[in-house]
Amino acid sequence: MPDLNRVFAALSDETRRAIVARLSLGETPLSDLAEPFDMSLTTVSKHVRVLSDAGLVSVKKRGRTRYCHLEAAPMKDAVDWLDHYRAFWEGQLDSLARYLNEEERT
Amino acid sequence: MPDLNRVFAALSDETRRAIVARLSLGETPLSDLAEPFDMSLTTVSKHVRVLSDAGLVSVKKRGRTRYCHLEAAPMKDAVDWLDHYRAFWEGQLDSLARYLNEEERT
DNA sequence: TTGATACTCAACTCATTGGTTGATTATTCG
DNA sequence: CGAATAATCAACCAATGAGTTGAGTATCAA
Repeated sequence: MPDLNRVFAALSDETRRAIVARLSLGETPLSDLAEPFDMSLTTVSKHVRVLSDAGLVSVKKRGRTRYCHLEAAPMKDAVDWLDHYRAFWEGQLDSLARYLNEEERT
Repeated sequence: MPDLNRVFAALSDETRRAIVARLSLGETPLSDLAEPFDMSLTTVSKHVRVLSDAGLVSVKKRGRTRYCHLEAAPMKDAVDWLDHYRAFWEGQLDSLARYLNEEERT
């Protein structure tokens, strides 16, 4: 249950979403990941830890380098949750509900 | 600033996801929303504000009652973002990428 | 008008988050 | 060996988040 919390929280930061996007291009050393950002390696390392705590990233050490991998599976859980409301944002159910509510009120 | 940050952050809390679920059943007064939770009305009101700042909930006052509505549209943006990684969690691309990376290394 | 209901606002905790720096540990390279 | 590279750890800071209480406002109902 708090898994979803961590996944959504992990994705609620621009930097972390950029990291995910970058990792979708393939395995990346932490230092390469950090390079485009205007922040310290330590900070990027913390962001990666947040992602890895959420299960979105895995890290393997080879030599002195930590290689980061995207593990997108937990995103499926997020989409599964969101999909319950798909009908609402697609515009049918909410207008129906509103119609019913209006009727009820009059 | 970016809406996605607020949407993901809003959904990263169990209480707020429960509020969204409840609102999918229809318009609900704030006090009814608060009732099932073991927390003060003020706190629930704050959660609703977080949701409404993210565009996920709208509130209309009629008399002394605030009626809350689900506005799921912003969830579409979240799903659209997540969908970029669908291929990864569906298991094709990541294994391909791993294979290519392994090849490259040898 | 008086009192209950449905809230909001302000002020305050306490924990977490995003960021820093400085020191330390591994590892590779010359 | 010694120096550079990759990364972590520890300590700290400022801002935010989730929660509280107490007081105030608006509305309805008797």
